Amino acid sequence: MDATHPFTTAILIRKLESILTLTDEERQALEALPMQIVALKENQDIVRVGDRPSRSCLILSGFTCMYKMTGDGKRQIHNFNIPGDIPDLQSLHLQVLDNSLSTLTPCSVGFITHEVLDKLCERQYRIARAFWRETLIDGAIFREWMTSIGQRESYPRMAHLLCEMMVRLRAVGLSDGYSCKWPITQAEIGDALGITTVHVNRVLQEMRAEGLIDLKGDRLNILAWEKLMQAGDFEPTYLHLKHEATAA
Amino acid sequence: MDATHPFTTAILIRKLESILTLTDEERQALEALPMQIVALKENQDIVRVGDRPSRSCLILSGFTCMYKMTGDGKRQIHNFNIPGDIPDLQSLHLQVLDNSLSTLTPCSVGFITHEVLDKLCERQYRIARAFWRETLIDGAIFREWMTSIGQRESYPRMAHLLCEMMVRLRAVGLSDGYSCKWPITQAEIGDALGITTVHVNRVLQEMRAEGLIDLKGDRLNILAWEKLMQAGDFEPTYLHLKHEATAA
DNA sequence: CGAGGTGTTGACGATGCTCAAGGGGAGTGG
DNA sequence: CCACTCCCCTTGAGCATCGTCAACACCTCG
Repeated sequence: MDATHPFTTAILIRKLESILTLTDEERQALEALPMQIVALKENQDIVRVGDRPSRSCLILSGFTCMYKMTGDGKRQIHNFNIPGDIPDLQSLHLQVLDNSLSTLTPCSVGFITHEVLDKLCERQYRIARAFWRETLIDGAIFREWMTSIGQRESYPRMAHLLCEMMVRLRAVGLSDGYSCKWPITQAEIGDALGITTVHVNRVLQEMRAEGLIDLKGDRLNILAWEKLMQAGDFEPTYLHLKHEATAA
Repeated sequence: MDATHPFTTAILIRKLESILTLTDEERQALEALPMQIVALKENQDIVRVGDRPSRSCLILSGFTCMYKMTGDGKRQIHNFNIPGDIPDLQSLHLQVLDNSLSTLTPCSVGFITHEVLDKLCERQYRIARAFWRETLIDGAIFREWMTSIGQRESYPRMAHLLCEMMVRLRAVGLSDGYSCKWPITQAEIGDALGITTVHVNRVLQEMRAEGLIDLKGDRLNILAWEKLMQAGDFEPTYLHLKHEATAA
């Protein structure tokens, strides 16, 4: 179980190569990353607020989300994570977790110990830079979500989220044209956007009625990409992808 | 102008020591950081969306904020920055800025080139870790703000902000009991919390009426710290301060 | 076949927005 | 020194986006 899995690190390398350029040496070092691979069921916490984890979690397959509960029991989802992401990479340098990580679907994840990660970063500063950059992009995504929630009405807010997820999935090769898997429920969308399930439903109805999207089952199909981008005031710079081509 | 200023780096060291422990060697390296010191007027952009800066900006005195405009001209403020902060440290590893940085008051700032920073980080990985940690805490603050904006109503949202700023100012020694400078206008608070100026005003009135705060001129006085924390559902873990003592 | 999660729809209500007007203080210029 | 201006704060009235409550349809799975 605890071993090197070159084929599993492929998704990590693909993700990193969507945001920067790796040398052969770096690619080899990353391929050799030892991790413990675990299969998880849906709706299962991987780490929780207050934990002091000694390892971080690479998503190999499935979707997860980072979230936090308020004192009166409401949930804010901070990000949806897709294969290639390391959602709790922050815990490498922040001892106590200030948010939780949960699966949305059945997932396969690879746990990498902080010891291994930190040693690798120390020895190869360029790799530290790559991971650092990844956490900075997470930060940029948080800022953009904050902007959406704070300033955009529910319709553009929803459109923005759909655009972002599509671009990110495309960047790691998990889309088919402008179609992708969408295992996220309306309740989860609501907790991400700061609106109620009922309202999520109405907004989605409206988008469907206008022919922008086709969302049913666990499949999202964007029928009018340009229009949706415009509706969502979506501008992908903040994702800091290497090829803007991937975005457009 | 471009020289070493041990007395100016003191605020940076104080900030870093509020979130981690520095060795003598590290402290010396930081003290010797060469920077270009510049005095700025209020309401002046330091860097803007789309810029590709070759240096980052240490706040020596005054307040700044990071913000972003939406397509239809609304502004979301992502963070208020106080002395000791390096708001655009992210630009060290993200070439294109996805948000802007502006002064709120007259400021003294120190520009440190990315070349200097990056070389220092490469040579002393422990310092890289310190700066990395700092950017991770910024991320944690973004998440917390997102939670506030998405899930808390305007009254607790405001209370939360006041608590956070007080704790952060205390951590770098810029408070006097539960009293601190508050040069932030109601319009700026509104853009940070995602509510209108009018509503900010009403909420503040309410807090005054309940004897929680005394806010006038550019001075904030928290009269009932415990009550305000409770009202704001404020729990300072996410600031990752070394001494929780500083917070309580 | 029943149960539970998810999606859908309707009616009503409230938090917070819009529009509008006026007050106060600090800085500037005559 | 006073008038003027500009920015910030304040207050009122009406309104709308979105929340709450409630009910029901659909689907999967045991």
